[in-house]
Order: sequence, then C-alpha cells, then structure tokens
Amino acid sequence: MNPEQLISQKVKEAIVSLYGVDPELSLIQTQATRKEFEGDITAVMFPLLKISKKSPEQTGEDIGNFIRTNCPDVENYNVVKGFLNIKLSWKYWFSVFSLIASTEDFGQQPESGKTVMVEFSSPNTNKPLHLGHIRNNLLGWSVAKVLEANGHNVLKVNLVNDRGIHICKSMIAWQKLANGESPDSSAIKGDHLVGKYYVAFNNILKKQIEEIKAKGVSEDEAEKSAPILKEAQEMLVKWENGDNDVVGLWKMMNSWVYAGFDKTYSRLGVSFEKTYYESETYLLGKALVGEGLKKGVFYQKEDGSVWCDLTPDGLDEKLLLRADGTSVYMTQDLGTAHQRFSEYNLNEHIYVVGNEQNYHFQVLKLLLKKLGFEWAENIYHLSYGMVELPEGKMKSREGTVVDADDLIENMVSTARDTSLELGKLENMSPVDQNYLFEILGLGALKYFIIKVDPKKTMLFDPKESIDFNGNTGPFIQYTHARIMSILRKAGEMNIASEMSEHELSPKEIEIIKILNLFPDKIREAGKEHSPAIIANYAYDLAKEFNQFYHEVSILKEESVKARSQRLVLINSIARVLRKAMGILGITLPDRM
RNA sequence: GGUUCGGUAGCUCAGUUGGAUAGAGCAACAGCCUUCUAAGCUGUGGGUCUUGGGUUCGAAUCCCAACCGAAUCACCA
Repeated sequence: MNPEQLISQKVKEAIVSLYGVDPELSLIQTQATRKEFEGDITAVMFPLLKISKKSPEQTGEDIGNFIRTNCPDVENYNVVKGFLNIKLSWKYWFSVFSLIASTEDFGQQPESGKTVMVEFSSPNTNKPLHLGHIRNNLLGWSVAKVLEANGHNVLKVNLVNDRGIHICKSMIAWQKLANGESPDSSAIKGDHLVGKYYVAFNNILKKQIEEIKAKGVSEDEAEKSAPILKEAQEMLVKWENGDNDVVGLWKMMNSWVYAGFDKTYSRLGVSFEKTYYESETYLLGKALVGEGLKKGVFYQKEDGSVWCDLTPDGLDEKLLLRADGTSVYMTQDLGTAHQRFSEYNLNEHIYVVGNEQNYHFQVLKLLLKKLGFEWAENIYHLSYGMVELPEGKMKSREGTVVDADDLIENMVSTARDTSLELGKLENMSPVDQNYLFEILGLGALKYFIIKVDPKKTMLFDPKESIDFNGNTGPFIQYTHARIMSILRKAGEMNIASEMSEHELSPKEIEIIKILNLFPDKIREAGKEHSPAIIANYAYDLAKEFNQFYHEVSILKEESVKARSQRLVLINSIARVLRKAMGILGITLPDRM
C-alpha cells in the first residue's frame, strides 16, 4: 500500500479508537514530510481538533502514539505544532523498493479500454514548419504518450490544411517566377521551396497595393483590387471546379511540401495513425447544418446564409454557411468531429491547438451540444500558449520566424560542438557519434519546450542557445549515461545486481520515495493533459541520483549486499528515467 | 467594451484536494576532478508571490476589486 494511504487509514483507525468517531475522509490530510523535519509522512491535525477536542499537539501525540503501537511499519513519530510527522521503517521502504524493482513496466497503468483521439500538428501546406509548430508537435506527441501510459488506446491524427486561398498564392507565384524550379532542380527542401514562393507572392502583392494606393485609393480598396490577388481568387475557383491544370499543379506542389514535412516529422520523431486532408473533409458538416435548421437550433437569414444565435450563451452570432452555400471552418469542424466520433466510438477527442483558437473550440463544443450530441462533452481543447521571442510574437512579415529545420540543425550542431569539446567519445564510431549528437540536440530542444506548462506562453531567445546544463534534457541524458556506465562496469566485474534486504540509508529511502511517485505522476499528467509534469518529475529524480552518486560509492562499496542492492536501485532509476523521457519523446543514451 | 488566460528571485520556470521557514536552473561569487563520466556536486548572495480587501487555526493557492500583459470576439483557417 502507498505510504500516504497507509497513514491515512491508520489515522482513521486511531480516531475511531481514541475518540469514538468515524471521521470523514476529507478531514484526514496527509502529505510528504518536508525535508527539514524528521519523518516520511505528515498528517495535519488541525481539521481533527473538533473531534479530539484537544490541542493540536496533544492530538498529534495521541494519534502518533496509537499508530506507533498498532502499525509495525511505523518506526517513530514527532509532533511539531499541529503536524504529526511519521517515520516509516526501512523495511517498509524495502518492500516498496522490491515491488518497484520487480514490476515489469513500472508506471504503466492497466488497460482502460478507452479510445482517445489526439489531433495535432495540423500544418498549412504553403510554408515550412516553425517554432510554434514544434511546440504543437512535441506537445501532441507527448500527450498521446502520456495517455498511452495511462492505459488508453490512442489515435494520433493530423489534419492538413491543403486547400484555400493561401495555397493558391504560392501556386500563382511559382507559375510567374519559378521557371519550373523544383526541389530536385534546386536542392531546396520542398516545404521551403513552396514557402519561398508564398513569400514572393506577398512581396508582389505589397508592391501592387503601394502602386494602387499612390493613386489615392484607400488601403482596403487597394488590397481588394490588387491584380495578383484576383488571380489567386480565380485560381481557387478553378480548383474548386476541378480544373485539370490547377489541380495538377496543386498536387505537385503539395507533394513537395509533404516530402519536406515528412523529413521534419521524422527528425522530430512524430508520426500519425491517420492523416486527414481538408481538401477531402471541407464539405463535411453541411448535412449537420441542415439538421440544425430542421431542429430550429440554427436559422437562415434572407440572403440564405445560416447562423446560430449564441447571444443567450454570452457569445456572438456564428456563421455556419455563407449565402452562396459554401462552408466555413466551423462547418468543417462540426463535420469532422461527428465523423470521428461515429467512426471510432471515441471516449475523448483532444485537439492540440494554440490558445488563439479558444473561442472557436468553445463555440464548436456548444454547437455540438445544441445539436444534441452527448459526446460533445468529450471534446477537449488542449490550448497551449504561444512561443514568443524577446521582441514579442514571431512575425513572418518581419522575418522573425524561427524555422523548425534550422533550429533542429542548430541544436544538433551545438550538441556536436559540446560533445567534441568534452572529448569523451574517442572510441565511438562516427555513426554512433552522429546518432548521439542527434538525440542530444533534440533532447535539449524537446525538454526545453515540454517542461513548461502547456497553457503558458513561453519565451525563446534565439541569441542564447538552449542550455545543456542544469534543468535540461542533456542533464537527464547524462545522468542515464552515468548509471549505464556503472552497470556496464559492474557487468565486467561480474558483480551481481540483486535484492538482499540490506538496511537502506536515508538517501536510498529518499530515492525510493521519488521512484514510488512515478505512477501518481503519470496519472496526474494524464488528468491534466500535461507532459510538463513528467518532465519536472524526471528532473527531480535525476537530481536526486546525482547527489547520491557523489555521496556514496556504488562499485567500491565494501558490503557485498549493499553493493548488489544499490545496483538494483540505480537500475530502477534508469528504467524510470527511460520510461519518463520516452513519454516525452526523448531518447537516453548509454554513454555520452 | 465582452469573454478567456496569465503576473512567483535580475532572467527562464516549478509550486492543484489551502499547510510548517515559497523552490530549481541560468547568470554572479566561493569551493570540489590521481576516485563509479565535472553535461556533475557543495556553498553564498538574491523574494512586498502585481496591489488592496475578504474567507480561517492557516492563503502564492479560494472569493471580490483594481492594475499590468496576452489571446479572441471574421462570410480566414
């Protein structure tokens, strides 16, 4: 039984026996003892005073005394103010340790039988991925892994925005300027090549707007009448009508982008069970709007457009179909949600989308409820904060966007420089070295992003490269490499790694306590949809090991029993670190 | 203006059923490699938890108000 549960139960028994009252569970409050006090678990006396009708100190003494005599696992107790600190015997902690060490996949929760869909990434095909996408991808991926660790069946899906006016913009510019340039002919990664023409389009557009404005036309008017924008709009109409040339060009350029994205995804280590394309789903939802009209949930204006009045809910009126019958973003999302819930019988659907779309998802959920779908409750918008630069938001117009591929390359090359400088890799093959630099660079990047609470805006300063010391990915990777090095040497020296019921030192007990928290942390991370909880936990554990490492010797320990047992302990640490960091998509090396 | 989210050390961040003297990392300073990997460890300095009220044995945490910041309130997605 977990220590807090054990103590709670004993406190309850004590109260029944001492005061003849069966207390409500909420009155029994336990917590880990702060390390400046002696003890493992602390019970708070204040809520119990109404029952005991005694001072906090006396109540603590009464209950502490009862528990010590009635629970063999309790070694001692002390009372400070209203806090009853209970110290458990090392044998108790040994039994906890034995369980951890013998559990196959410690931390993994039993099968829940639930299916959860996680939609993330969701890029546009007109430009390459940037730092914002990296946060999205890493969050989406790690949340999916957190849910798997909680025993759920998880479907990771991507919804690619492959259609619309913005796609036509890069197509137009390519037609005008490219002379047939392709990723092969130019050796430019496909998504970057298409992005280049998207930028080119906007430059032409800007110039045209300036020219028109010079004739005394207002900014708005000038934008609407710019010839190149009209061309793009005409192209969109052609695309929707299935024009062969336009569709052919669209397919070709999108295929370039996908090849580029695939490289970035694979380097980031993310993948999907299914990819949806908006070109295939953008008509979904129209039928639902029809149903809503019939039910009287929606209404039609004179021009034929369809709306939902959300003013009674404190929101605005929401458009669902334009006057010409074409659908909008919301229409499509209604449709895809309906399709997915019917197709997969989902228990939950998580959308990993930036907090700029909070309103959209609030409305989406509300509309689905109004349409009478009970599963609308099971939609969860994992709303994450923007990544900001020291000067503020990233702006493509000002060229302050941090490109995903560049950033990854930078991190890997920093990892290479740092590693070579430290010079510990002499007898490692170049292939292995490159693999190491890759996981270190990406480990640093991933940990940097994931350790921050998803809903907070976070800051990234490109001028200061991401750290490799302190609370970082490489610190945890290094800790793992250290442990593996010891285990390797133990193997070479034929030292057995086994439990031997040798008395545990305070520091060892400290580590066991932290190890024992892992399942709770996994459940908490699942409940909160927050991989950051796992990241911070892994750091605490790694830090604790490093202190242990400096305080005691493992291989040179004289007691054979203690030595073997410590090997089991550090092996358990390594296993938990691998599992925790694996959830975050971070690989731990055996040496570095 | 409405809605939502945020404000904790110089900087980046932890701190969730309300608990004891608010914690890490970075940066600064001082130590520790003939030792299982110094990407490590130890120590020092650094705080009006934005402000003001309230709730109570107890508030960074809950409530109210103010201030500051972000997002959003599109026939874009």
